Amino acid sequence: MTAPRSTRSLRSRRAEHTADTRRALVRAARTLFAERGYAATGTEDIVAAAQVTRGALYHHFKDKADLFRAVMGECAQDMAERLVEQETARAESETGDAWTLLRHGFQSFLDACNDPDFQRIVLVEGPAVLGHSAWDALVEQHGYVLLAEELTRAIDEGSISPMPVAPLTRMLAALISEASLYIARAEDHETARKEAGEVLERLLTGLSRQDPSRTGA
Amino acid sequence: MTAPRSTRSLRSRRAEHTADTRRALVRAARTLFAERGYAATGTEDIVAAAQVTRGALYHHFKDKADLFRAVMGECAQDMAERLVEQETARAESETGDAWTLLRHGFQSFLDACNDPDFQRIVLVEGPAVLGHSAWDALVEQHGYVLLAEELTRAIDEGSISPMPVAPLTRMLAALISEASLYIARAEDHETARKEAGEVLERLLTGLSRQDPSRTGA
DNA sequence: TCTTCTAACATACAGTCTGTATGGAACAGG
DNA sequence: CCTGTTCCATACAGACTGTATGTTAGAAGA
Repeated sequence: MTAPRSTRSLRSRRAEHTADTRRALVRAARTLFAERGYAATGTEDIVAAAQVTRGALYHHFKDKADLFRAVMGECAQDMAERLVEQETARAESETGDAWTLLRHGFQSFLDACNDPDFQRIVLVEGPAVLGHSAWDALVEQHGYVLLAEELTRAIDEGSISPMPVAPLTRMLAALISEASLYIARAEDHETARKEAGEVLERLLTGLSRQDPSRTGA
Repeated sequence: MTAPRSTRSLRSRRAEHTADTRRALVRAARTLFAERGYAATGTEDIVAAAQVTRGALYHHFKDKADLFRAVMGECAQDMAERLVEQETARAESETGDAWTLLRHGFQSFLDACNDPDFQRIVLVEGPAVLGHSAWDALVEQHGYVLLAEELTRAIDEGSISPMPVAPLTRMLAALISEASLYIARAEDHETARKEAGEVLERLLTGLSRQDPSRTGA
């Protein structure tokens, strides 16, 4: 993996170049997959955008689906980093009980999902292209772990009632994903965001242990 | 549409035959799409299973995606009919307050979604193959209307708190869809069903107006 | 430095698939 | 009986994917 031992700079030059072409392929594919979809994007389009030839593509990736897997992994990674970043920022700045923090966390999770690349590649094309097992493995790795441990902690802290974390994780992720798609596809994003947030808020109160009834407007 | 006017029986014979081939195509495509997926199913495979040639396929359908649309429409139709059937049966047999009926309705909705054809074709492949606008149109037509009016009625009756029905419909549908996928993909379907049902139950209590706290176990 | 070997591509090719165009057969209508 | 249309089969053209082959540049050893 990180095994370049001898002739540091020279090898680095070469390795850097190959890494560049690989990145160029992933970047080009990501753009095209996001705007045209997987099936409608030819490998020729991708390599043209990356300014290489198809030979480079099939040297770095097993096949087209393998390239897609790399692209989706990158999208999921970006999303995960964004979420972690948001969460740490919120944990520092905001004050309040655990339950409120959790609710706010879900709301900003919803905002983070409002990303065209993520929606199209991860949520829409991903399951169909990779199949559920490969898709689930990727999402498990990048996204579910964060959400799952967050939920486990919330249960341990008593913010939400004890319940099976595995289905809860999937179902909440699906809930927020669908909400983000609803917002993105709506004509009026503003009101759609507000309405979806309201529904999300209501549904989340069902998880609450102490059931804080109506908290705010 | 229903315009056969003259020479009833003869025309009927011919029309019946053409309708047969069309049905054969849809049935074959449905089976193959469900088990292999859209991209992995060639038109040759479909017409072979239907015992016709590709000419018949492209006579009845504009292209492969058009055939898929018909298949998905049939799946959605079946699901809708099953739901209506279940609901009427439940409305007659079961007794209880509106809130309990609604909750039981969602649970049997969850069971109804446990169908391989429906899951693969409508939930997984549909969005990627048809695109969100065409997919949404189909689901709107067959499924959302039922759920939406059910929810509207529940709000009017006071079973659940007032909230925007459009996002609520989508989000609940996504919730239950994901739950059904989770159950289907689990090794132990029994416990997965129980756990998902429990989580669903909890989330739904957030919608309740009078907030019946802990109702059951 | 010279040789050699291999990674990193480019190019050419074969197979497959989709959609269309053409042809024909059966049936309805005048 | 004749004509037109529906319904479908066959043949063909284009596109696309994956692979096999060729080529070059850099790394490694002597």
